[in-house]
Amino acid sequence: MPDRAGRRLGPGFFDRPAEQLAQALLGQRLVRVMPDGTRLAGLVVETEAYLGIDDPASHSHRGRHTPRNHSMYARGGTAYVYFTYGMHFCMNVVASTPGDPAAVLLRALEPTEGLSTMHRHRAASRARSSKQGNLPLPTHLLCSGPARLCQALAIDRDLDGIDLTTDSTLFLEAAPHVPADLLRRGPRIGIDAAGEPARSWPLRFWVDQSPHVSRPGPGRTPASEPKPRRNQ
DNA sequence: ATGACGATTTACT
DNA sequence: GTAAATCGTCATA
Repeated sequence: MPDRAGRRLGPGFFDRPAEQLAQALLGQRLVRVMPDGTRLAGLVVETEAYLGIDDPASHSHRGRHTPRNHSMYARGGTAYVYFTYGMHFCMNVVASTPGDPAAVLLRALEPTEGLSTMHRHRAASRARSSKQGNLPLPTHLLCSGPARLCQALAIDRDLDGIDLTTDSTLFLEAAPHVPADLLRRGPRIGIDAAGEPARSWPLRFWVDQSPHVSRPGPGRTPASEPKPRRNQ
């Protein structure tokens, strides 16, 4: 048995509609290799599909094509990293074929490798905008959000447009499938301004009961703290 | 040149 | 639950 390095996901994996890719990415391993060789990795536990031209919530709605979202138009397997709220980065995996600006937002990871470095990265980021940046952070808050995981893995705009199928610093590896009965889907987060019906499209996907998702599933009670019930 | 706005996170009431 | 932080980007002029 060789080592921990898994099989890299190739171009064929990404060449499909964003809605399918978002589900297929659950359970796969995102790997970040730092300049000093440190390997950071986590399993994808939450994604969102952005459908492109016909999706009011997408940066490429109605064919919008600007310097910022240029990489959405590249081929499947390209990274689309953008800057928002004056302080955060978010990472997408481009789906489909060249010219079709569909993408999948990575919303949360279960960290598996390089946790101490991730803690350092998160603490450094928090220290800038918060006075409590040096307080210890529970593991389930390391990568449980699109901007948090970018902080933890040191993903910024320098990585925008890279080819995840060939790059040596940021890529995806195949990992064991998530059991089908743990797959969940529901409306996307933070896109209310897109209005109906897009606001309600069930294009968010996550692994049920994972403590690393950015938010618990709608209408579902977290296993860690069941709601009090009479007669039980 | 200007103004409005975030695919968020964090702290606080 | 609400609100602040913080600035690149884009549409408008």
